[in-house]
Amino acid sequence: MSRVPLANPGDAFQATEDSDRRADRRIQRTRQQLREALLALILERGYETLRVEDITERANLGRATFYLHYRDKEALLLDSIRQTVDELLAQVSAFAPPHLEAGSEAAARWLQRAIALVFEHAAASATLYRVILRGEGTAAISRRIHAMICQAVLTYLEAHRPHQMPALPADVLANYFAGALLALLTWWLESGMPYGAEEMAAMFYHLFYEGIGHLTLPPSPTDG
Amino acid sequence: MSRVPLANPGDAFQATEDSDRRADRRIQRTRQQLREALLALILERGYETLRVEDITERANLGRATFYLHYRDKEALLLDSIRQTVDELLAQVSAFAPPHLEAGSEAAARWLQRAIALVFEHAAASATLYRVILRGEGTAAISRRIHAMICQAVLTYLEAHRPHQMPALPADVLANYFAGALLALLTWWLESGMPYGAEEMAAMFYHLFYEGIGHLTLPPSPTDG
DNA sequence: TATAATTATAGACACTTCGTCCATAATTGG
DNA sequence: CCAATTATGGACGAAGTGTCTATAATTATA
Repeated sequence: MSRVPLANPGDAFQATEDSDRRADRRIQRTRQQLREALLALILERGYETLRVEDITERANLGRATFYLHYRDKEALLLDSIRQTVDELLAQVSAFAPPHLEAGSEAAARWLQRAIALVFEHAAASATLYRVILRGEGTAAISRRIHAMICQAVLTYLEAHRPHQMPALPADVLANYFAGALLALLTWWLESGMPYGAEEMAAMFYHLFYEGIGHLTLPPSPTDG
Repeated sequence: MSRVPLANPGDAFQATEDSDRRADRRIQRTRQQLREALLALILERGYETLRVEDITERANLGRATFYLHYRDKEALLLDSIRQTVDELLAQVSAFAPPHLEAGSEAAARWLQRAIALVFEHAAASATLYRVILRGEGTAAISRRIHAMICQAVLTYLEAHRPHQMPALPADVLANYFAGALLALLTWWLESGMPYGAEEMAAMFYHLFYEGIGHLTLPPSPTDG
């Protein structure tokens, strides 16, 4: 009996240290085939009714092989997600500015660019994003993504706006932001990305910063 | 063999015509016990790992009895949801104004009141709302709720703003609105409703109409 | 290339949950 | 009180899960 370490022993979204040290090509091939099969099947038939055998069949693998790598299909899904999320986090946090004046033009431009990064990354990994945002798999997954965005907003607020928030709790703002962003992202992917990532970021940014008040008031010719 | 009609034969959220004709008290008692048991257990242990026997056990019923009323636990959940959703829809649509001037003050006040209604209704059925908004059960459920809100927004827009929307597709606006609203609703319920329903509606309405631009720009003393 | 180690595989296994069926008991509306 | 309906516990096969074993195939490396 050889010992193949399971991919997700503990919690989700934990970086696995041995992910680079896996020398054997069979392992990498097998796991990637499983991941691809899972994502494809989820988009085709949904997550819930998928059997382990469906996945291994699509991946051209024996069913027993599955359990050499993952405890169950949820572990496989979490592994797939972790990969992509780690990627995005690295990309965005590498984009963090050393110091920006609170509420400055530069900060605003940076924020809009950061949002565009999210849309761009989603486009690049559209399949996985659709799976996540559809809420397939454990309900906890999309909740965790939402929480991550909230946390990012709260951190941003603390860094860029130290003091009073007039009659608007930070939690409310963070959840509003995260909910709206994820909803736009979801719609965008599900409807075939009919606009560019930059466009989407601009629309979201505009809605978030300006609202729609001046759009609905009829005697307001100040907007194009 | 007696024939007890299943509660959700077809799609979800369909009004069951026989719901009033059910004379037998045993049926009403049984179904309500099942619904209550399900919701309580979901909040305690989550939906996915729940067995039918767990539900009937909590409801003090035999397992076979369950299948006299519902096909599976999803049908039971959908039935619970349908009840509450029907209630809300009736409440909100009864609140629809016969005619309002587009972009008028009256229309704005009506909209804010309609949003408050949603928060109030969520508070009254907090348990069920938490279950729905957590995304427990089929992923399709929360997606459908989101879609319902989007549709309502689109209908509202069509009625109240017939022509051009400058550089902002209606779909984008509707999804932004629905996502943000559901996120706020979720946070509000999960954190123990720390503000009043009217307050929440006001905050949401303000964010949606005014955005936060004037909150973050430092040299802007025009807001309190 | 040869070899030892590792991984993939098929099949069998016990186990759990599901949904159905039956005979019988209990409750209901009339 | 009675006929009709519903609830119950038990048994059943079907389906899926996760584990295990013996064997085959592949890999890394000497």
